[in-house]
Amino acid sequence: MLKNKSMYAILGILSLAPSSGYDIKKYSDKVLSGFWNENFGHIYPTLKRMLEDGMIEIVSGDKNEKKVRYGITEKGKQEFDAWLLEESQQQPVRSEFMLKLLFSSGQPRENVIHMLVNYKELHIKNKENYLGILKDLEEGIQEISKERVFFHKAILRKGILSSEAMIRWCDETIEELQPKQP
Amino acid sequence: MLKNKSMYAILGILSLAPSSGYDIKKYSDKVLSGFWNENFGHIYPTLKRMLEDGMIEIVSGDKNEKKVRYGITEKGKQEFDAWLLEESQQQPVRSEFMLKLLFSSGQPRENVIHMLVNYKELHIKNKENYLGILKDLEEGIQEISKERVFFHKAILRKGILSSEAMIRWCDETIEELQPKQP
DNA sequence: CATACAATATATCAGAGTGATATATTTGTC
DNA sequence: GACAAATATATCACTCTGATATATTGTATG
Repeated sequence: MLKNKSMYAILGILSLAPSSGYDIKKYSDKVLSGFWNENFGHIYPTLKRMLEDGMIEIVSGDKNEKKVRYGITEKGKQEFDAWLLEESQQQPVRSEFMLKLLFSSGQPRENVIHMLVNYKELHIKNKENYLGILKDLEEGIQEISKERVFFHKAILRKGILSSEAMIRWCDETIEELQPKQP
Repeated sequence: MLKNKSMYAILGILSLAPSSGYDIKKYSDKVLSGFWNENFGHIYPTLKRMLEDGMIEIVSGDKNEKKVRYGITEKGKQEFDAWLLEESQQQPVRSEFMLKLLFSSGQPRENVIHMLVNYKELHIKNKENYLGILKDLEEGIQEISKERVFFHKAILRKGILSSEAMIRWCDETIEELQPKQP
């Protein structure tokens, strides 16, 4: 059996509500973004294979509904639950920014500072984004079950703490690079 | 031109010292680990292509040296420096742990707590690892130029701050999940 | 009402990256 | 001298990414 991680993301999303490939992409961009990403080039072939394997089935809500929506099957639910209990594997990391920084000892200081300022701004935006979603969650704008709100909030809190750590690190590092004003 | 990021990592490593494919892997596991990863399945084909493109050349330190070592060429240096000035692209993220957590609302609490305890331990180990390398750097055990030490330390500091944030988040989240003792 | 533009929806492909595996040599060490 | 561990190179199936093509539906604006 192939260990296609996209399959589990898709099963998770379909366990909430039957969706089209496009819906899956939207959910992944909106809710999972920050710790997971999916793209069409992977979603559609995976859906096709999952259908063949009996993990999902085509459901039609309305009679005259045209778009294809997929729902999770009993087999799919079992597969998903088994995965939830597995030990998570560490995903490989690749930060182009960090790689550049390590090899920047020959660069002019202002270039390096510029890099760090950009990076800081990125994390400020990320943090604001997380705070916005958190606010929506707390005001109950999203239609989401109460049990799930706790986990949503936990994930957002992780993003916020992480962004704050990065902003602090940027400040520290920029400070050290700045020529001292006497 | 293909945008193979491994090429830049390899160029960076070769700009420090001529190395074999195996040396590149070792350096990447030891120094870059935490923000970058390389594997043989990518290193060897990339080296082959870089040789064809004139980015690197075969150098022989000793006369009777058997293993093939590659050095960076002038063209390779130019390519590398141009890359350093480019805006860094964001790499896609995939955290299986976070994905599981989001969909864990139906799981028993103790399972979720167990997941978080494991995750916390992972980050404690990461932090200790970074602190160890930092100590070595400060004691000057590593043979590394003074200009480069600053960047090495900055990267380690980032890892440490990041780990600390994750440890704090695990503690917070476990605390909230723990049944209150009156 | 037309027309233009954005959002919805599905699909494919080249190429980047991963992880596992095979294999052979050299170097230490008991 | 035997055996294990480290060094070294290579290949392959599979996963994942990013770009692109294409057609339809919804909606806003003159």
